[in-house]
Amino acid sequence: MQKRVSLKDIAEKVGVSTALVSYVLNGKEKEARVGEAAAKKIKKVAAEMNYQPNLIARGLKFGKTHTIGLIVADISNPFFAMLARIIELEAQKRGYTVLFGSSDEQLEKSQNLINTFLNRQVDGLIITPVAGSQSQIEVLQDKGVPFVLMDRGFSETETNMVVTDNHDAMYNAVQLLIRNGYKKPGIIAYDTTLTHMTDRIAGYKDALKDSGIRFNAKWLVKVPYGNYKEDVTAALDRFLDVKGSVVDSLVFATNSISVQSLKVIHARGIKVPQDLGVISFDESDVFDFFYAPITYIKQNLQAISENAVQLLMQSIDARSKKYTKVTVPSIIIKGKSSNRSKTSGGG
Amino acid sequence: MQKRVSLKDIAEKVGVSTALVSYVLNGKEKEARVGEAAAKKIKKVAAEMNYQPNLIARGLKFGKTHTIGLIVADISNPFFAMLARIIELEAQKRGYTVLFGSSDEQLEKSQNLINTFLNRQVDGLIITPVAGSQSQIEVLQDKGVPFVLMDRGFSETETNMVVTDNHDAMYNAVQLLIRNGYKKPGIIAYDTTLTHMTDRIAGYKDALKDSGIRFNAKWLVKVPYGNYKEDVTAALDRFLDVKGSVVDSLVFATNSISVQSLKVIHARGIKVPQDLGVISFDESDVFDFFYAPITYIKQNLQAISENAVQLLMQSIDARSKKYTKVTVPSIIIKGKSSNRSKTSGGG
DNA sequence: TACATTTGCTTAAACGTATAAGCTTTAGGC
DNA sequence: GCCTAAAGCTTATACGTTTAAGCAAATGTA
Repeated sequence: MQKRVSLKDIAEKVGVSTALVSYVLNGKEKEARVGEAAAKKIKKVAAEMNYQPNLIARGLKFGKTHTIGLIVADISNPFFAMLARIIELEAQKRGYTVLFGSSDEQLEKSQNLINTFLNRQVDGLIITPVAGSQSQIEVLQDKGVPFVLMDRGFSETETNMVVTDNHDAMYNAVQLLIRNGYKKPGIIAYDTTLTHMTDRIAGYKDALKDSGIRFNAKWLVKVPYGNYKEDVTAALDRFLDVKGSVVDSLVFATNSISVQSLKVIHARGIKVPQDLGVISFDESDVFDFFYAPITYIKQNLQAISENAVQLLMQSIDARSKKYTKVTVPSIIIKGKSSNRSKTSGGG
Repeated sequence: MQKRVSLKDIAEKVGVSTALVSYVLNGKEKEARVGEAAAKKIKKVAAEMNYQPNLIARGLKFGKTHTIGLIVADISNPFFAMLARIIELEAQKRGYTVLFGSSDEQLEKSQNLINTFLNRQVDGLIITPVAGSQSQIEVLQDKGVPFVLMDRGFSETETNMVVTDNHDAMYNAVQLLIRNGYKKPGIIAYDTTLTHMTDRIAGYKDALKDSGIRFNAKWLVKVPYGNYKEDVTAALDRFLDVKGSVVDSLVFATNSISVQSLKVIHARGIKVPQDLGVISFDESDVFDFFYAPITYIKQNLQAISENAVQLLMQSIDARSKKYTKVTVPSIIIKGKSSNRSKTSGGG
């Protein structure tokens, strides 16, 4: 790699000190009382030599790198890919660059990424925490590292956090099923204590309660993330195998669960929405191809990303110990999978 | 943020100079003839204080940041998301961290990202170049910046490059259609001079030629990326509207074109593979839900990513002006969309 | 003329790290 | 006891940047 031109190179060429060059190129000519002639020449030479400041050196000097670390749980999930894209954009708008990593829902990778990013002196972190990473996050709090949790959090620990209103979203979805005549709505979720899941499950239960439907433990299946495809398949078979199914409708707590479930439903020839009502949390391209377009909860990715970056910037600037939780509303996109009666406009 | 502990902090606590601390923590005790007692104490204190080296300072010192910049064309495309994930993993294995950006197929964003990354002193770049970015890439060559183009390149400029064998892949796909009895295979591709497209189109044409089928200009549609959904829809309507369609089978040159096309085909009620044979370049989750599982060309993402990182590392280390082109083979996953006769095992 | 002020620049120090070179102190040889 | 060598440490310098402080010359004031 060609040697980059430094202040020193310019200084030598013009015949002044590096200090003068720095003053001029930072627009501090007046404060530093730089002569007009010198300023002009410095600017000219800098432009000719195509000077670009070394941000690493600046970072060292100021203890601020204008870099943020983004750790998503799984970049191959379009949900996180979209978030990553928007966050990178929002960060760039504010003069920040994104160091990127995918924890793949693994504790160890998460810790590695946090360490790496901190050693690289990121100014802050945006993290979708993985199950069991609470202690990792608490270390960050102790160190006073600015960070924002995104998409999910921990119920016991207060942190900066930007999440969808998961309870509300799920509550509305289940209520919709019930309004449309389903009496036994089930749910397939991940088995984790992270708030996005617990909130969704709570929303599910509250919707039942407020509709006067007594919750049946068989309606709720929690699958571990590690082996979810097999487990989701097994769960569905238990739900639906027998005549007189356990449930008459299902909400899938994430898009990955949805896609896997729909594959099984498709393969088993189960009729949606007649034999089974369906609503998904998050969307997927596949929904359009299901014979009954899938009703789904659409999170506001733009708002989540913007708020996460915004909050992180505040946290970086303010250095306060106050934590803010931002809850972003979502909407339900009504397909045909959640309504048996074709006449009703209820979705 | 709490002040991080530096060599100086350890030195003061132990009562030695920073130099000694540096020697010890870098395992240079022997070369530097550090006393046993001092070494032991330094190690102990460093551990106690949880010393982590400041990689920014190291970067400045060595002119090497162990950071690479990754610029993908569109992170919201699962194809690139998967690549990003693997590249991040491979880079990490080699002690590198990834600065990440999505150019969203925009020239200006691409240039911005390149500039930002260079100013941040990345050691090298992995880029999926966007249309028209040739001059941006040539500037990198002039500057001697190590980089690797991935997924696509420029036919006129020789660079480091890791791509699928696009010609071969498309050639085989079209030959498969022809072997399965299709006489008029069409193709929908993006309108660009980037090699991934030109190679695929060339492969398509060569497959026709070698099968004794005369290419018909109406069979090839190139849509601009900017407005592809509408244009793909329009193209399909032209292909299929009339009785006695222009084509009897189609190859889609990317997964985005595929998904959009399948939506239209689905909506129009066109029968695949009877009325229309279909093969896609790249895969998508949606393929499983199409009533006839889609035959597709599966690129070897792992190999592409590994080679890209590998080649970049070589380029960073070697500093030579030689350029290497790596071509990665792909395979065809045979679904039911490319074969009318259900008895044949030909896929 | 003498002094104060302004102008226009340079020097020095700092961020955290690495390392060549130099300086003491101790040990060894005679 | 003297010199050499080795051992064990420190000092100095550098990476590229920023900025306070300082210095010399020019200008202004009385």
